[in-house]
Amino acid sequence: MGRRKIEMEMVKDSNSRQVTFSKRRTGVFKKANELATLCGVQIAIIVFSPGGKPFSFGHPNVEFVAQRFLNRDKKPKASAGSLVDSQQEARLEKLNSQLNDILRKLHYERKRGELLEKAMKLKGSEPKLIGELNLDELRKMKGELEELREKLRGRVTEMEASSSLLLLSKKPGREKHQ
Amino acid sequence: MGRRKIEMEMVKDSNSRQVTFSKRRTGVFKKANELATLCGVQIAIIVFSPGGKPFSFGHPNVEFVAQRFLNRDKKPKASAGSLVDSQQEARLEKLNSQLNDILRKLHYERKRGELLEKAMKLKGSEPKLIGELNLDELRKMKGELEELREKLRGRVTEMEASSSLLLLSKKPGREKHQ
DNA sequence: AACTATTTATAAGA
DNA sequence: TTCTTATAAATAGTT
Repeated sequence: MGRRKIEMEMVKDSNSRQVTFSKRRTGVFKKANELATLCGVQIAIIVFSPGGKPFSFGHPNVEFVAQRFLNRDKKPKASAGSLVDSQQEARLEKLNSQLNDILRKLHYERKRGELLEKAMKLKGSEPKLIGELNLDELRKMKGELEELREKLRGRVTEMEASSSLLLLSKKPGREKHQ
Repeated sequence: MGRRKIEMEMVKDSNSRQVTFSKRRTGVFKKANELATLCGVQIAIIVFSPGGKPFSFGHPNVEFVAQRFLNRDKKPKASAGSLVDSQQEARLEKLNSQLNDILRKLHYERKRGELLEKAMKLKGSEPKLIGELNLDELRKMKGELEELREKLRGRVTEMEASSSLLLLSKKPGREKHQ
C-alpha cells in the first residue's frame, strides 16, 4: 500500500526494516483498537521489534485478556485426582480432539495434492498444447508439486506421532482414536 | 474503509457486529502476518469474538511469543507437584516441542505455496506462450493452488490454537511492557 | 516527521 | 457465507 507494491519477504536493509516495523506496528495496533471498539471485544497483542524490544497492546489490557484465554475452559469435575490433574486432563482431551480434526483435514489435502499432480502430469503429456518454454516451466512446477505432496505426507506422519504422544499423556485404561 | 465511513463506536446491530468482527479479525491477523514476514519478528494475538469464542494468531505461535514476553525461565517449577504431575508436564513439554517443529514446517510450506502461485500467475500473464485450452486449464490450477494455500493458512491457525492450548497446561505469569 | 501516489482493507450490497 | 465494488484507510518511497 504505497508508491509500490513490495514483496512479502523480509525487508533486507536493516534500517528500512526498522522503519517498516514502526509504521506497521502502529497500523496493526490501530486496527486492533478499532476492532475492540467497533465490536466491543477484548484483544491482546504482543510483538517484538527487530531489535528484540517488546511492544504490546491490549483492550482492556494484555494481562486481562491473557488470563481469560488461559482460564477459558475450567471444569471443576473434581474427584479422586487433584484439581490440577483433572484440568490438565480436560485440556489434553480438547487438544487431542483438535489434533484429530487437523489430521482429517490433512488427509483431505493429501488427496487434493494427488489430484493436482495428476493434472500436472496430464499437461506434461500434451506437448502440442504447450510452447517449449512452458513445457520446461511446467516440469519444474510438477516437481514442486511432488515435493509438496511429499511434505504433506511427512507432516501427516508427524502429526500422527504427536497425536499418539497425546494419547500417552492420558492415564492408562483409556480408549483410543484414529 | 468501504462504501462509507463509519463512526468509531460499537456497531449497534448484533448481526452486523459479528460480520464486522469476522472481516476485521481476518484483516488484523493478515496485517500481523505481514509484519512478522516483512520484519522477521515474533508476534502473538489473542481476541475474543462478540460471542466469547477465542481466536489467536502467532508467529511462530502464540505460546512461544507469550513465553518470551512473560520472560519465563525454562524450569521455574518442580516443587509440591505429584509425580504424575511432573510426568504429564514432561510429556506436554515434548508435545509442545513437536508442535513447534510442525509449525515451523507449515510456515515453510506456506511460503512454498506462495511461490507456486506466483509461478502460476506468471504463466497466466503469458498468453502467447500457451495454447487457449492450456490457458484455461492453468487458470483452474491456479484456483486450486489458491485454495490449497488457503487451506494451509487455516491449518496453521488451527495448529496455533492447539499449540496455544498447551499453554493451559502451564502456570500463568505476569509482567508488562509499553 | 510529512507528504502523496498507490495499494490494500473493507462497508454495503448482492 | 462468499463475492463484488465503491470508497476509506494504510503505507512505500520520497522529501
